Amino acid sequence: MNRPAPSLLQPRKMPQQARSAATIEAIYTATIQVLLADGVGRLTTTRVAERAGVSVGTMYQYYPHKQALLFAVVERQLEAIIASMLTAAEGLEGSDLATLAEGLAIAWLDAKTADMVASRAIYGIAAEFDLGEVMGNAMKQMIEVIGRLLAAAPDARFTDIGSIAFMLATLLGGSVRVVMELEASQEHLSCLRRELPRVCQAYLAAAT
Amino acid sequence: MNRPAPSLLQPRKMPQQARSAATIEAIYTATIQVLLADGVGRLTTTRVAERAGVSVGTMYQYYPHKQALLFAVVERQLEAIIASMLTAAEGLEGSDLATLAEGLAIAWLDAKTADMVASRAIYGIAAEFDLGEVMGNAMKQMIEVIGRLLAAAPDARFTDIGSIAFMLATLLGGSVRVVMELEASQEHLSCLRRELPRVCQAYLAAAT
DNA sequence: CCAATATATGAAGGATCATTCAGGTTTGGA
DNA sequence: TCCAAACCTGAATGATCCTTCATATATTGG
Repeated sequence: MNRPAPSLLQPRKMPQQARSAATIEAIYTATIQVLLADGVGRLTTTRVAERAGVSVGTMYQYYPHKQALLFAVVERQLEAIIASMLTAAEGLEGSDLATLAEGLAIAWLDAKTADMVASRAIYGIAAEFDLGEVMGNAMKQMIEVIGRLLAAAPDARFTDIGSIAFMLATLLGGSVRVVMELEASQEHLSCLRRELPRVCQAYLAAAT
Repeated sequence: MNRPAPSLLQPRKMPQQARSAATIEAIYTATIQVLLADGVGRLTTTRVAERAGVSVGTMYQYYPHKQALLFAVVERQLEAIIASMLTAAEGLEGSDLATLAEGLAIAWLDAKTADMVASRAIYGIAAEFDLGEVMGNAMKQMIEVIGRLLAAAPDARFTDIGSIAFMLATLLGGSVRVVMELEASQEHLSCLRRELPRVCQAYLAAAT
């Protein structure tokens, strides 16, 4: 990671033929596989290329440097998660607090576990390189969505919606992260799935 | 990080004179500083040594390799946190659920923010190298402590104490982590400090 | 079928780093 | 005072790794 000039995190060129699209896809998959098998610290451009079945040079045709590759992977995953949360939010608009709490928790768990492999991989990248901003953005979007839902709930009478939305987002994000990172055992996950909605419900019900 | 033979994570030799103790301390401090300033990815043995005001060779007198250094830092921090949680638990033994919930949340926040600098640094290490086990252990201890407290609460009537203790530990660990990692703004921290106890109280009150 | 364009290759360059070791300096006790 | 043990130094070593580029192959429109 020879400290390249910053920025320029976008793919270097857009694929125009079918095979290059396939190559990009292969690189994406390989990146995640390597990430999970070896961790960020041992993710090398060569290893990814090898696993993807292409040469290193090919990778550099699409990504100006390693960071860009990792960044792209993260971005793609975050977008997927946010998108699915937005759809879930649509279906929850106007629901009462209890429904909202459960709906949000379940939607979040579903979104995260849908591609748990990628999600776990991303947690690894976040530390390694400056993802604070990207993750912070995602968080901010989440808070906004939750805030809107809360405001639209018929039985809501909060003095400080912002704090509550922030707290909900934090709870969701944090708990899932801890469980997925430590040991994504089926047992723990199902416990989360059972208890997390109750936590949210209890919190919303108790919050003035 | 040339993949050294595993294990041997303990300091290579014990200090016998005063100056070596000072050296070790300097190395510890320097490690955390570098961790925060540059991130795990850019933490090099030379950089740490330089910042500590010693030579690289000196570092290797006490730690067989870089991993050992990082491991020691993590271990020290985790021990401090667990210790302060144990003391807090002593004072909470036999309390009712509401007191328990608040006490645990506050104790956790205090322990984490007491040396926030180190805590944040450690989150960075965790991903980079195989800390799943160490962190998992700490988590297990937390769950046990919480479980004991819950069992001793006079107004507790839970069917599954294990799940609830697990959930509480997850909530505490996750939420603090998210806030500290994303942006440890004073505003967010004080929001956490205000809301996290309420979350725990509400959850415990609602759980059967 | 033939350019022109897109895509792929992988050896080599150049940097960075973890780790060692041969030889210094300091300390504490006899 | 003197020496053995403790402690420190930092250039050198050997790996690893990111990135480039000259060259080769594939695709497509004309």
